[in-house]
Amino acid sequence: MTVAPERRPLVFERLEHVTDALRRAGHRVTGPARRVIEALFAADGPVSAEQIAAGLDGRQSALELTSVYRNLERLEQIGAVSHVHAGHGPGLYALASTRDREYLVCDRCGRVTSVDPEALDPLRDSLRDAFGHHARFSHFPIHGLCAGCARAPDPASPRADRAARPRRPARARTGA
Amino acid sequence: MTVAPERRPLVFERLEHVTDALRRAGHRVTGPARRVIEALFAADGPVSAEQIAAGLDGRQSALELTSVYRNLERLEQIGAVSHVHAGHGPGLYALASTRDREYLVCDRCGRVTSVDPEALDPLRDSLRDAFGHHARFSHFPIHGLCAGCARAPDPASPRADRAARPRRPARARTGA
DNA sequence: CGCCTGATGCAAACGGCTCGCAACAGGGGC
DNA sequence: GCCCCTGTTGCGAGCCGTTTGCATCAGGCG
Repeated sequence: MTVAPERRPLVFERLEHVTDALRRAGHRVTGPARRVIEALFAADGPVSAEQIAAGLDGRQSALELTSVYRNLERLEQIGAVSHVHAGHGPGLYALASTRDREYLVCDRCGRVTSVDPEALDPLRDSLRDAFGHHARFSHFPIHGLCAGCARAPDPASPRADRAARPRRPARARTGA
Repeated sequence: MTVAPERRPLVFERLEHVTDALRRAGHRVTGPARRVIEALFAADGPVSAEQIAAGLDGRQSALELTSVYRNLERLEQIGAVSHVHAGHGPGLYALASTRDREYLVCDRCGRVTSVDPEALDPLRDSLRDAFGHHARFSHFPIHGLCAGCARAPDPASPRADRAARPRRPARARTGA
């Protein structure tokens, strides 16, 4: 199941744009900071802090987990990064795009489908009209069952919880 | 801000129905098990395992937290209980109703609004049509901003994360 | 009413994340 | 180009919510 790499208009298209923004915000561009940014550019979808710290499975050099979190937080503050909580697992981080993708998570198989936020606007509008609630599915996604799992009969364990907590966090798949 | 107690048609309307179901499923009805069930009947909304273990702020006798979790899991297995993850805090447990309430969470002020699942059916339908995804907002709610917070200007810290992690978990408020 | 087996209590571990603190190193100022 | 100030790092410890291991205890069937 290969997945088309998801390339949306990013807030910062190149590494130097991010480092410039960091400096403009009064931050320093250190080795670890740069490596976190590199990892995010190298990743083919949202990744966990641990994956970044581990150097994306050896593709990059390893870093301190603490430092990764601190850098991700800084990058998030300047709007270069955003993260999503896909179920119980760790938060997944990605370079921020001009309008962040939103996500559908299958509680059975753990699949994460990324969708164009515009596609959810009608839905958002009706929620706002009905409840005054301004919904955002980029940080906490929409859970439920994907088409395949909804079709399948009940599995042995109906506890969706477990399935949604894969050992290695699921990589987001580009969707509709 | 007092809240109308939320009483929906429960899967098991009385304590004995739950204990019967437990026995039918081959479980024993022990002291702690009974006290967890009592606490759920006594609670006026979804509560955390810790609140149950603490005896609902003294209204009940205290229990081992581990035991509370184990009982909640069993009760969930037999369909007597369900839980919701309202943001980063602990899971909140309640007696299962014939059709579980669904939730809207404000990422700024932490407010949890419970809504009638039927009110979200149109939304669910359009999601199913567009993505084949069968959405469920009873376990992982809809996040975003409540009417009040959406109206208010950006606060000092735009990090919604923090606000949504109140020290004491927010009690669900009965909504629309 | 006794025995078997499932439930409990307690302690320890776990995953995800945060914090404290001394040592280190960007990069503005000279 | 160098120095010093201050933000950042590395490492350890800690936190919160939850799970697990294990010896002991007690429901409830026979």
